[in-house]
Amino acid sequence: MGSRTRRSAVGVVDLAQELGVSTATVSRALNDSPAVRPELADRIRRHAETRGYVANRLARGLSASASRAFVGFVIPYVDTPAYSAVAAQCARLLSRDGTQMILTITENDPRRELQQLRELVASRIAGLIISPSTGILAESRRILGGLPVVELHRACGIAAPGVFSDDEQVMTDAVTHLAQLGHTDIAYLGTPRELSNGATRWRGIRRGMELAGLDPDAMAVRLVEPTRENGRAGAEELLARPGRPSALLVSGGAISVGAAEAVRRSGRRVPDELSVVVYGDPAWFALSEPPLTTVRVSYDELAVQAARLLSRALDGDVQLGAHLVRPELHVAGSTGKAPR
Amino acid sequence: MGSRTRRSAVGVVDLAQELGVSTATVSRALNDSPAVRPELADRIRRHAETRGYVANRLARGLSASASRAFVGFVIPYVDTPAYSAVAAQCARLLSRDGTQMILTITENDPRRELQQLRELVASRIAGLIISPSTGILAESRRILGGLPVVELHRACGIAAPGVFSDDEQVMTDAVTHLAQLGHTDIAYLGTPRELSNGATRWRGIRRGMELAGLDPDAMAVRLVEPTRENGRAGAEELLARPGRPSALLVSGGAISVGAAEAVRRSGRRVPDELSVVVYGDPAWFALSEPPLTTVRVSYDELAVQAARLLSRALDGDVQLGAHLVRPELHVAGSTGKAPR
DNA sequence: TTGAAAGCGCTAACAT
DNA sequence: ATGTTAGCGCTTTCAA
Repeated sequence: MGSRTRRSAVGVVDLAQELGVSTATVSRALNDSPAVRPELADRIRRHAETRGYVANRLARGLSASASRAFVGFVIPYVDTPAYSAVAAQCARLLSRDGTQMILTITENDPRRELQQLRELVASRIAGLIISPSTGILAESRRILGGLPVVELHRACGIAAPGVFSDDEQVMTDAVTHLAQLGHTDIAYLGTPRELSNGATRWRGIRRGMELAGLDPDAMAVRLVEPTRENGRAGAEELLARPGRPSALLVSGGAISVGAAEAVRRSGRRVPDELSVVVYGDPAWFALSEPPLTTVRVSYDELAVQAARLLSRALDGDVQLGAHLVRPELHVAGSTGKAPR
Repeated sequence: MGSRTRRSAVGVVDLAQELGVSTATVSRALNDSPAVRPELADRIRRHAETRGYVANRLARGLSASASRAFVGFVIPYVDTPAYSAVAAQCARLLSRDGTQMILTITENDPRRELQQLRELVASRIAGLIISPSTGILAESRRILGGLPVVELHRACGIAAPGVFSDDEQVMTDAVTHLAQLGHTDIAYLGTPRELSNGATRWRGIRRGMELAGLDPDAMAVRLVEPTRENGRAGAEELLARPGRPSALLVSGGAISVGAAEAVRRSGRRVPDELSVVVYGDPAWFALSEPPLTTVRVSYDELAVQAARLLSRALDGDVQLGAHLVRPELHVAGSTGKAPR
């Protein structure tokens, strides 16, 4: 038999009775309403503290016109720190405002995503942070239009603030770096252009190629949904191409892990036979030998900014734009002179 | 650009009116109560579907004696997949039952943990999955005693089911492996014995040493809170010891990443000068060279079992014990013959 | 400045 | 089998 009796919890009624005031006054005091005499308010708050009072969030959320009890965090994948670690970090940050974070996973499935969004609305979330699925539905967009939203990593064309990695410039830098080492056959493995970040990265790549006097349209390119398995398969295919690229440039965290595995399996010597640039979480690549040339982005910073933007959006601030977190090209031993 | 009014959401009252039945009947039909004529129930459910009805979870939770609307997930750290990836995976699994997961981070701080637990109770969670903080407070234990709980990774002595990595045997295996390679000066870097997993691992290590005819008490040992930074510092210290151990055995995911970094910095050649066994997520170590001998545990499996146990605990099943997920010693190139 | 009372949307007794 | 109604614990008019 399950344990019952959550009845022991003290509520506003108890506090009101014990202090000989009304529940309304208690509620006001607890919510820092200026309408209550400071001295009284203090006494109420102290008493609440003593009795270990914690407001029932459901009741509060149900009753209040606007409650900050819950926010949602909607991400496509579970196995990528770019999502899960940022989510956890946001949960930590948001809890400081007494806000609880509901985490949901779409598996990048638009229908599941819609379902999750509906259920989040049903939980009266104050707002949410989302990495939209690749083929987000119109109805989902409509729902997102109705509440404070912050986009993360991916944009889906709604008028909402967002936090993104500023990948265009760094991708250009990466190509430039490779070109300066004499590489002309550069292969690119990245995310689809339908994803906003895929489009951004691709722009950066193209510009880099053009700046280096290389033809972007002649590149060996493979764009895949960002999973480790796709990274592995994609890299294998690129490396097996007739042209035998001398450099492999990868964008996307999970993709990079898969790609690095494929590179190792291929037996190509890095950087003598193949130069490699990966993307993502430094922790993943901390142990590789040679150390990998990496596009690094701070997940911490992404989380901090996402939490901050959401917080401001909840405050009703509608003047918020996109916040770009600047990634950095960390040059290490996996990129070297092009073999001749 | 729909500026949505939250008011427009359809509720049981609307449905009831539209169908000319009472709200009670609607509620019953929607909750699959057998007390409603099947034909009517069907009609109600179809109509609800048509109108895009989604029950307000707050109202439901507030009203119902027991609601499965929310569960909690309480973890100490954000930057360890052993926690954050498992959390995300659980969110995915639990959503199949229509349960939303509230994620909270304790930072391994017992007071914060208590605060989070209180707030989760205030959200009327149906139950929770927790990795208890190192010095969990008595009051927290009391709260945990009052609802369905599943422990993850760490146990804190409450009568609750749990999901753990079965580390004792695999640690013994790891020591045996090293001993067979001729290592006698084995250093161990792991989690504190106050943590249940720290104690388990340490038992495995000792047994391994004894089986190999080595003195466990003579080992160089360093036990630290599981963070990457601690892993780095701990490994540095162990490697600098007078004895100059010929093998380093590490337990704990984040610790292992730090330790591997320290090993590289130390310049010791692996495995010629130093054999290394790390612990954790294969993805982290996928890129290291030489490939690392690793104790691997499946986070997916941990998540699946945790979700399953919680689900059964919510069903009132109290006969649940601990579920052990078997890690596996994956021998690779970072362990070799002891230098003489 | 405080109190009384009306909900928030739903479920669960209690009636019928 | 269905309807009526009383809450769940809080916030928030509306009065005083």
